[in-house]
Amino acid sequence: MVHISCNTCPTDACLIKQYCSPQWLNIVDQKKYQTFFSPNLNVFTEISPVLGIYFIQSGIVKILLTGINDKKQIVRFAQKGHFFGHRGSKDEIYGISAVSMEDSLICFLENNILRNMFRENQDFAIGLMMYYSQELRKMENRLKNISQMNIREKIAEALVLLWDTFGSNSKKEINVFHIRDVITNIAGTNIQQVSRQLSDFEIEGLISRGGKKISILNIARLRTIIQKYNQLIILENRSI
Amino acid sequence: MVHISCNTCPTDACLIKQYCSPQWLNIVDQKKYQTFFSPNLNVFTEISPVLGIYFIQSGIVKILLTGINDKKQIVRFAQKGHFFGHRGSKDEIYGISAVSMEDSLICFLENNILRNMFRENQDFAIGLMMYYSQELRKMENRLKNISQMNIREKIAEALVLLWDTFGSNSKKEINVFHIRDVITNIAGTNIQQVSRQLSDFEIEGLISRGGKKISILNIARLRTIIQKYNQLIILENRSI
DNA sequence: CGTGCTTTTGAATAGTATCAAGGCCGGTGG
DNA sequence: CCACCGGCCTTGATACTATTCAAAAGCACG
Repeated sequence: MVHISCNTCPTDACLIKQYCSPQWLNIVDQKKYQTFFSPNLNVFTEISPVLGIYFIQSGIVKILLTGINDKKQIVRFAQKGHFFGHRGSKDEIYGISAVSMEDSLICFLENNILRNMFRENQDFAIGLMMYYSQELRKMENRLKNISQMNIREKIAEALVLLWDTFGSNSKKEINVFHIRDVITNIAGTNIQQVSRQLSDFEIEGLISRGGKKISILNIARLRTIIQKYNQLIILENRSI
Repeated sequence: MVHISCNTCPTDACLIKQYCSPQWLNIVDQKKYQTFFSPNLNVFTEISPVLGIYFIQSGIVKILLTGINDKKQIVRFAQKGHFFGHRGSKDEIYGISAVSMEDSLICFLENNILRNMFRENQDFAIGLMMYYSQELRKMENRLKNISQMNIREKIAEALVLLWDTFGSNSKKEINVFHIRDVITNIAGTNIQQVSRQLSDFEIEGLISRGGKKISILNIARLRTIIQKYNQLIILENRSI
């Protein structure tokens, strides 16, 4: 059984580490379930207790919803320090699931412990609130994008998202299993369109395809394709 | 200048009323900005302080993002007791705006007051966290729907959403200004398609069109059109 | 009863999905 | 070592769906 203690855990982005008292870190250590997932395992059906929150020590997890005819929609990737799976006080969810994309160490806490944590570590509750509020904002923007982009742009956005999630400085190749299916489920289209569009992007010199792998050659130009959809409005900082 | 005190405010759904101490209700009363909006006014550019949170005493507000060529995407409606406009600690937003749909009384609180409220009213922070987490879940589902539904289904969903937001028991007519544009911006299509689809729905006896107004004749059958996209999975309530 | 705006409808066009065939690649076993 | 097999990938042809353009009809207001 794996167990990385919160005290020695190197995942500084974790809100629990950031905002909870040392005593509470110890409590979390005792109460959390920590499970290792090799790639392509369903997180939600793997850890037994279901009423609580999941957070990631290391690795990457895709959060997806299943629609008609088993068609998947990937809504986001969660990684180091991110939270997912919290479903409020009700026992209901919309067919959501979480699947590991690489070797991942996932922590889980039950709701009743979480509730006490909130009370005694207010900054943690605030931090988590901010986290959800920011995720909500991102999701709203993504809703707009999925609704307004054409296929070319949706696939460009999928590639950028994959690059930002799985890319590394050292190599251009994106190391994701069945990457065309993943792109399909991010962009909300079918695999043939993905294939066609990748072909176009290769001709344009933005990517290259070696066997089943995809390498990003020009991330900057991919970003410009979708730039106009993601322009931030920077507000002046006025007080009162 | 309108001012409804939190103590006498009848909006019980408001998390502030629900979870904050009597002392804090008084502080909020003094510090909140409360503004009346007649229909079709932009809330975000009307209240002067911009770093904080908005919540609704009465009325309905549409939350929308503006895309290319000024194309709008309505992401949700906020009403009595709902929160919106919170943008975390950064001064950045993605072109989001809020527009009143009917006579609305909107309250606003600055971030620094909010922060202190969180610390001294933990249940409020927790409640707001739950609120955002649930909104996030809804938005993820809507992302899937927008991505996978065809036009007919998207427009049915828009009608159901409008009915649930603006409908009343007493009359079948949905009283929304420029309702075809609103449907267009919810469903993410164009007004001609909306017109065609409304025409079909009228032939099928689901709605009727009197002048520019739309009445819902058979909300149940409209719901069945989109039912398969919104099926809840009810989980067994297991402990540990 | 115009005038200007919104709505509806038709027709043409563009965009996307589906179907089907062939190609490529890695693995396996003769 | 090579032939074959199965799974994935690519591409073309076709069907379908959605968007755009344009014109006519309807409605509200003076």
